[in-house]
Parts: sequence; structure tokens; C-alpha cells
Amino acid sequence: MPKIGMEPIRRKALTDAAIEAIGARGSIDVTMSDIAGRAGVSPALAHHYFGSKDQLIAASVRALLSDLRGDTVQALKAARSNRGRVSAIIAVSFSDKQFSEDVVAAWLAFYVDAQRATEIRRLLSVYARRLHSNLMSGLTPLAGAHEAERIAEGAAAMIDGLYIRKALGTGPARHDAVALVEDHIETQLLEIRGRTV
Amino acid sequence: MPKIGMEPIRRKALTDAAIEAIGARGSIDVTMSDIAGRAGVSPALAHHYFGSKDQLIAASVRALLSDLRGDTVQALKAARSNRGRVSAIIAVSFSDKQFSEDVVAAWLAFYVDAQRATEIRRLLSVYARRLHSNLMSGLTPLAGAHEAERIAEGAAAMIDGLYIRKALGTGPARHDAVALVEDHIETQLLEIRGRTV
DNA sequence: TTTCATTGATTGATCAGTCAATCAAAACTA
DNA sequence: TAGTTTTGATTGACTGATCAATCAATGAAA
Repeated sequence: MPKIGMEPIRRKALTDAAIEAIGARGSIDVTMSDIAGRAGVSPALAHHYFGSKDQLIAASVRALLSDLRGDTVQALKAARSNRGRVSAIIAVSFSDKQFSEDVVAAWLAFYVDAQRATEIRRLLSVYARRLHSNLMSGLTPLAGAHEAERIAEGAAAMIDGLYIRKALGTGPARHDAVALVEDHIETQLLEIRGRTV
Repeated sequence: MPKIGMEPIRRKALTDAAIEAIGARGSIDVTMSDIAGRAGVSPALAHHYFGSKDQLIAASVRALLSDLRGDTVQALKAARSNRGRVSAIIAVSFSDKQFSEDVVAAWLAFYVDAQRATEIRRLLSVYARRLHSNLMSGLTPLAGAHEAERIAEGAAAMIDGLYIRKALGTGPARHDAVALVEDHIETQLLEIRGRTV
């Protein structure tokens, strides 16, 4: 077994296991032992590679963000218009992968952990800024910078709120969640066009 | 000191202290010792009155809910129209008391704890249903049951999302938060009226 | 003297983190 | 090639700290 080059494999297995464990329990209150067990290694090895539980968790948040970023880049590439770009971002946020029970629960747990761990807070505010800027790039040409700001802010809040509700088990199904955000944006754009015509 | 009738006083002091402690740390990961200390009593007394940490936390959630309900009832009493009732609910959600740093952080912490503790989950879904029904009672006469449902769902999600963002430190100020939700509702109502005329 | 309020001291369990030891592949040497 | 050394991977066993929960004891009003 002790072959060379295990490090990247174990690191990935451990961050995956951490997201899985945190998602399943719905809080960062999981033991290193639980995480390591899911990854098929001993707790000592998790410490060996990550140094501390905090660092393992930070790495897991980075993995989640990186995955979301990848999906978003992919979706934006396929979009053919400004309006399409906005819809693409929404679609990714509520895709089967990103809007799954476990991933949503993990996000919520990380939000709470951000109150305590500055590195997590920093990472999550990167996500918030990126979501905002992605929405703005599609909305600004359609509504002007000022109105776009307002619409993006409302849409982003609505997306976060739908995530919370998903985690709690209340809240609409995936399909209806997309419809709510799309409808918010569409109605806002309609109103602006109506006002200027 | 050992006078009779201390129980209700201590219970309130302890639930208040729990909300304060949880709000300050931003998670239910606070010790009984910390809570009891803030309430000016020993940890043993907290156990004496509540039996367990879980029960103290559940009582604290009930206190928070009860406070919010009181404010809402009060605000609804003063409202003079359906539209006014909707605005009253929003105003309460973002009042200085309910939208304070600590209270918002406590809410978020309780949401996460709901994943683990069924009683907390039950209490929070009571809140979600009450918010929904309050919004519906104002919106249904204005937009019909079907459209009101959609608007209320979007508004509720947006409110929750703005709470998360408040907790994370990103997100708009209190005044802008109100404006976003009001604008969402107003624009939706406008669009419906425009459609039917 | 009964009853309620209160706490110090203690227990038992849980966990993050450490460390020395083991093992086997890989690299080196003659 | 065969033997030797180095190096990375891995873990069992342990430690120290933290904390919820318990309980017997104290004290003072009723």
C-alpha cells in the first residue's frame, strides 16, 4: 500500500468525506474520526495531511467553491445572450448537484462556522461577491448599472433564502425555486422597460 | 437570597442569556457555563431548571419566537389596509430589535441546530408557516390566492436570505433590506394589475 | 421542620491533536 | 543484480482539555 504520491488522493478523499459528513449531520460538529472513517483512513492521517480540523474544513469549503465555480464557468460559456447568462447562473445554483440535500446542508453549516473562523468568512464572501458580479454582468446591459444592482441584490438574497429553506425541508421544490427567482428578475426587467417606454 | 418564586425569574434570565451567548458566538456551540455565567448563576442551576442543554435551547427558541409573534401582532393591529398589513410584517422582520446583529446570528445558529434537534425544527417550521400565512392574509385580497402564494413565497425567501447576509456581514443595510422586499412585492402587484387591466 | 434555591466538587464521556513505531516502496550503492 | 538506506504512508496508543450532567451538602425563607 505505501506507494508514493498518495497525498493528492488522500487530500481529495478527505475533503469529499468532510463535505459528506458535514452535509449528513448538517453542522461542522463532526469528528475527525467520522470524516477519516468515511475516507477509509485513520484520524491520524487526516491530521498528518491537514494539520488541524480547521484547515481540513477550510480546504473543504475551497473544494465546494471550486466545484461551483467550475459549473458556473461551464454554464456561462454556453449562454448566448445577457439574459441567458443570468438564467445560466440561476440554473447552476439550483442544479441537481449544487442544490442536493447534502451540499445545501454543508453550505449552511459553513455559513455558521464563518462566524468563528475568519478564513471561512473570507471564502464565503468571495462566493457572495462572485455571484453578485456574475449577475451584474448579465443585468447591467439590460437595466443599467443602478437598477441592475438592485435586481441582483434581491435575486442573490432570494437564492440564499431558498437554500436555507431547502436545508430546513420547508420551501419549494427545485423547479419552483428556479421559477421564483426567474420570475423576480423577469418582472423587474418588465417593469423597467414599461417605465421607460 | 433563597426566596420563593425564583423559578420564572431564573428561567427568563437563562433563556435571555442563552440567546445573548449564542448570538455573540454565532453558534449553539456555547457552554452551559457561559450561559449560566451571563445569567449570574451557576451551571448547576441551569440544569436544575431546564434538565438539559437541549431543553434550555428549545426554550430559548420559543422565547425568540414568542417575542417576534408579539411584535407582529402589535404591528398588524396598527395596520389599516391589506397592503399595510404586508408592510407591517416586513417592518417587524427588519425592526431594530429583530434585525440586530445578535438576534440574527442566533436565528442562523438555531436553523443549523434544527438539523439535529427535531423540536427546534418543529418550532422553526411554525415560524415559517406563520410568516407565510401572515403574508397571505394581506396579499390574497390584492392578488388572488394563486398569485399571492407565489409572491409570498418569494418575499419569505428574500427575507430569510437577507437575514443570512446580515449574519455574514455582507448584505445591505436595514433600510435597503426593507426596500428590496417592498419593491419585490410592489413590482409583482403592479405587474398583476397591469396584466388584468 | 419542611421546602425551595443554590452551588462546589466530581464524574464520565468525547475529541482534537501528538508521537513513536511499522511497513513497504523507491533510491542508492557496490 | 543483490543488498542497503532512505523516504513517505500509515496507524495504534496516548494525552490533555473540555464539558454536560449529577449529587450531596448548605442555607435561608416559609
